[in-house]
Amino acid sequence: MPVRRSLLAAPVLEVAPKLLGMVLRRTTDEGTVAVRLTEVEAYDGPNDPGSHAYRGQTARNAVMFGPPGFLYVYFTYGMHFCMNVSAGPDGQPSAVLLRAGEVVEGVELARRRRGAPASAETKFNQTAGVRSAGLSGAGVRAAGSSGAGVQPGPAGGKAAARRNPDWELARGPARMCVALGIDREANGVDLLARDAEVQLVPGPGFEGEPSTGPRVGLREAADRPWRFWIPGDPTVSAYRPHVPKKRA
DNA sequence: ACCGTGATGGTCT
DNA sequence: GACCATCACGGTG
Repeated sequence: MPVRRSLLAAPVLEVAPKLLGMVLRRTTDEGTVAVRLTEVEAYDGPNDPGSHAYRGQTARNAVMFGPPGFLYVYFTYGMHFCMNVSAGPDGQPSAVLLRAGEVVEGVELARRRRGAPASAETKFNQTAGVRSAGLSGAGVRAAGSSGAGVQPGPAGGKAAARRNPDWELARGPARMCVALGIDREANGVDLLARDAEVQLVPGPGFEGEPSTGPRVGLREAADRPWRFWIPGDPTVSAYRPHVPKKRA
């Protein structure tokens, strides 16, 4: 059962901490992966220079301007996706960035999707001059699923698993998207629909009070403590201030 | 463990 | 043409 929409219609600073301990679940023909949310950030539209919606509605950020409970997925740094849950009443463009979580279902599928990033296999193929036609992602997937189900974890075995432990599968917004298989196609999905491919469900919650602090990597409004996380949870990502890029 | 940096393309000015 | 709600790697300690 998805959560009630009225729960997400509140002001985003109230909604964000309530998402901690809830579960985001995605089911496809590949299987199901579910993540218990451990770290989120609030983005408050017109009141928030750090929000994509601060300067008004565009094609990209349109989902934030709609009703609560929909998925806003955006593409950034030329290679990563991040996802938000729209919050607040219809017409108020606020959203909660989902920054990290603990994989609580479908760990094997999540491992396969996350693969073994640029480890021995990739390097070998590059140095050997093997033309890869999409081997970077698909090849890893195939390698993981081709066996008789005996081989666990990312391609590369124990060494790769050590560098890529399960608690890092969804530690960080782009990693969590990979673990769940979220990309631009999921933009605009209703997370509260009964038959939705991606669903937000209540989950186990957590004990105690959320920690708060400044949001990660923002240039604008870098001081607002609108990041919320479950204290002590190893899946919470590291804080990182904004770094200006070198100029040519 | 921590820090610096390259990769890579969509979006907005 | 600048900026990016990031990640993984390699170098250093």
